[in-house]
Amino acid sequence: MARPSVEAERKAQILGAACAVLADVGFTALRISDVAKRVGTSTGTVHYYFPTKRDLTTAAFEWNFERSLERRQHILELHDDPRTELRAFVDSYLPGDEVTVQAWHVWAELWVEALHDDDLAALNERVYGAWRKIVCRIIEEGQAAGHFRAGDALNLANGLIGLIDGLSLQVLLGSKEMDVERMRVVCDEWLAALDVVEPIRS
Amino acid sequence: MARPSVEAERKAQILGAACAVLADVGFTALRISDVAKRVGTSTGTVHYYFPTKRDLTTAAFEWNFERSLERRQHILELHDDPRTELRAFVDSYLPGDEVTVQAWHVWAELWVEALHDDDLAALNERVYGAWRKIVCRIIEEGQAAGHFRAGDALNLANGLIGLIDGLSLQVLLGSKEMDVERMRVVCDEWLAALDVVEPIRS
DNA sequence: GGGTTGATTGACCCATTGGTCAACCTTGGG
DNA sequence: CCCAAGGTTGACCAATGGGTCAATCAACCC
Repeated sequence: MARPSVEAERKAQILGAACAVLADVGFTALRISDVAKRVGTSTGTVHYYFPTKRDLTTAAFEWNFERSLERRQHILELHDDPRTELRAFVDSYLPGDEVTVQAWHVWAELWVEALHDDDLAALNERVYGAWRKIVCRIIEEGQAAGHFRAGDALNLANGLIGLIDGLSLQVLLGSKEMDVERMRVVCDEWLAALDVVEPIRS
Repeated sequence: MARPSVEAERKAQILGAACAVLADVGFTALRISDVAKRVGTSTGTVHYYFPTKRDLTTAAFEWNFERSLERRQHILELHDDPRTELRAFVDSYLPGDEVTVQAWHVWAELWVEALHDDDLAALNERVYGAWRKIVCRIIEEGQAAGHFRAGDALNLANGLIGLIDGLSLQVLLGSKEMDVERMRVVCDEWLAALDVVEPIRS
């Protein structure tokens, strides 16, 4: 080892740039040279760490997921009561601030690419499964504590996640009839319907 | 006029082929030559009717919408009671048969392209608005008839549509945890929750 | 300070593909 | 039967952009 490796750091820079470009112009229009320019390096360097465009984008999709989960870790570590936890978790996914919007754009690109690529579909299944599992766990805890009404927790989780995905898409598309505030209301109504009609105690 | 125009017919053939290719390989990988080959003609002919690739894909997205609505016209013309009508309408959107799956694929491509193209975003707003309006109208009729519980009909419609979109995506992606049958169950639960708790009469 | 190796560069190659175009075909009218 | 005009063809052009590579640099060790 001649010097300390800069590999991890450089890779992170490149992946961050790749996500930004993906969100800006989409998978179709992503150019290796754009990513390089954004990092302030050359296309050669990008290819040095990610031999092909597919290697780069696949790694970027994975990186987007890891960062996305990382940003929400603090919510999960609070160990609030399930109602608060679920609400905070859902809230963190509303495409309001720029970071969240960018992450959503990258997710959308992943979905559509995954429709025609088995490897990406497998990646989606894995990372989407993680998100589904977290929501499912919170719902189960809420049911056990008597806060949430009964029902198949997996179905409930899938419903909530589906709702969020679908609404986010329209928000991202700039629909006049579906903006972040409307989305918040619809999600809140869904969450309210999850609460037991009669609180069990006090 | 030397002969009767074949324009409408040929355009429809080309647009049908374009939708098939879009669904098969996606917007990114759509080639004019693939569309031409599927129709059994030359790239020159495709360009004769649709000067640029963008003209072709935009028209294909619109065509997909029109066909999609057309296929459901019979449901709307039955004038069933709102509960039955809404259920039939939702059911017709489950990505089960091949035709519906292809249409969903094209929708997904539209969404992601529209994220980076204002014209396509406007197209989406228009056609998505039509779909939203239909669902909203059915819900309002159901509320007026006392079948559905009270609540902002537009929000309810947006919630249902968002749910369907989000779930469909995961079904299309071949998720093991979300197939058509599970999707049907989740949608049915949503619809059941829309019914009034105590039927108003008999 | 020389050697080793990781890291970087950007010019270049070449496959791909959207779009053009001039020639040609086909149908129907006069 | 010939002409006009819509319709069709596919070779070709030009641009684009992924990936290669030989040269170079920079950090660290001996």
